[in-house]
Amino acid sequence: MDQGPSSGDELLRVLTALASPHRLRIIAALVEGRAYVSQLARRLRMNRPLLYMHLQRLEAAGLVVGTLETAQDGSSVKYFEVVPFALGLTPEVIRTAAQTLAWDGSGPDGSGKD
Amino acid sequence: MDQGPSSGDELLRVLTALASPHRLRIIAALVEGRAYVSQLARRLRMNRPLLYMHLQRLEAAGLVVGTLETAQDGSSVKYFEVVPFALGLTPEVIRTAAQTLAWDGSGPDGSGKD
DNA sequence: GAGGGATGTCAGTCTCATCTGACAGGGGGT
DNA sequence: ACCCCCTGTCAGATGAGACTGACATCCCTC
Repeated sequence: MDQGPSSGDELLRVLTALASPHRLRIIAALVEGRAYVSQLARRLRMNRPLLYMHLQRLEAAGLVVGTLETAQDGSSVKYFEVVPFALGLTPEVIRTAAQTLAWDGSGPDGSGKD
Repeated sequence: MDQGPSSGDELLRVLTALASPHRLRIIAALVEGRAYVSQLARRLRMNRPLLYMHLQRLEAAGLVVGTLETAQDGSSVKYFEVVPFALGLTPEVIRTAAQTLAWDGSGPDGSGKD
C-alpha cells in the first residue's frame, strides 16, 4: 500500500484509469469480493469483452490484479481483486508529479521572459 | 479544503478533470502562483483557446477558480489560481461514491442470481 | 459427440474529447 | 486612425477511447 505513484506518468495512468464510471463501478463491485470476468460481466450487466478491456486498464494502472486459477474441475477461471491503495491528491503532489511527465514539446526551452 | 467530493458524479468530474497531462501541467503551473490566461498560454506553450477550455474544465471540477479583474488601466484580465484540495482516494471511498453514480441502466433491476 | 461455460482476441463502428484557426468584441496607448 | 493586448466563442478537423458482435480455443458433463 504505497502512498502515491512515483512518476508523473504513473499518476496519469492511475487517474485515467479511474476517470470512468464503468471502472469506478467495477472497483466498487470488486471491493465486495473477488470475482471472475464472466461472473462480473453478468453482475454489472455489461458486455464481457468490454469489461475485459476495462479490467486490463485497471490492472495496467496497478489498481486490480487478476490471477488465472485452475479450479478443481480443471476449468480455467480468472479471478480479479482490488489492490489496496491510498492515493493522496493535493496540488503540491501534482506539482511534483508534473516534473516527471512525458512531454512532447519540440525544442529545448528555457528562454522567453513570460 | 474538503476531504472529498460528496456525490459519485462529482468525484468522477474531479477525476476526469485531472486525467489529462495538460491539465496536470496547468495545475502545477498555477501552484507556483496565479496567472491570467494569455500569460499562462505563453508560459506553457499552448494554444490559448485550448488552455481556456482546460481551465473551464478544471473550474467546473472546483480545482481552480478564475476571477475577472479590471486592472488599473481598465483592461480586463482573468486570473486563475488553484483551490487547495486534498483528495483521499481508496477502494472504500470509491465503493461509497459508486453508490451515488448516475446510471443509464435501462430497466429496474434486483433479480438475477449472478 | 453435443452442449455449456469460461478465456482471449479481433475488425469494425461510433461517440466524444481534444485541438486549431479565425472571428467578434473591449480597452489603452501613440 | 492604427496597433497591441486581453477575453470569449465558434465551426470544423482530428484522434483516441469505448463498444459490439463474432470467432477460436479449452475443459467438463451428459
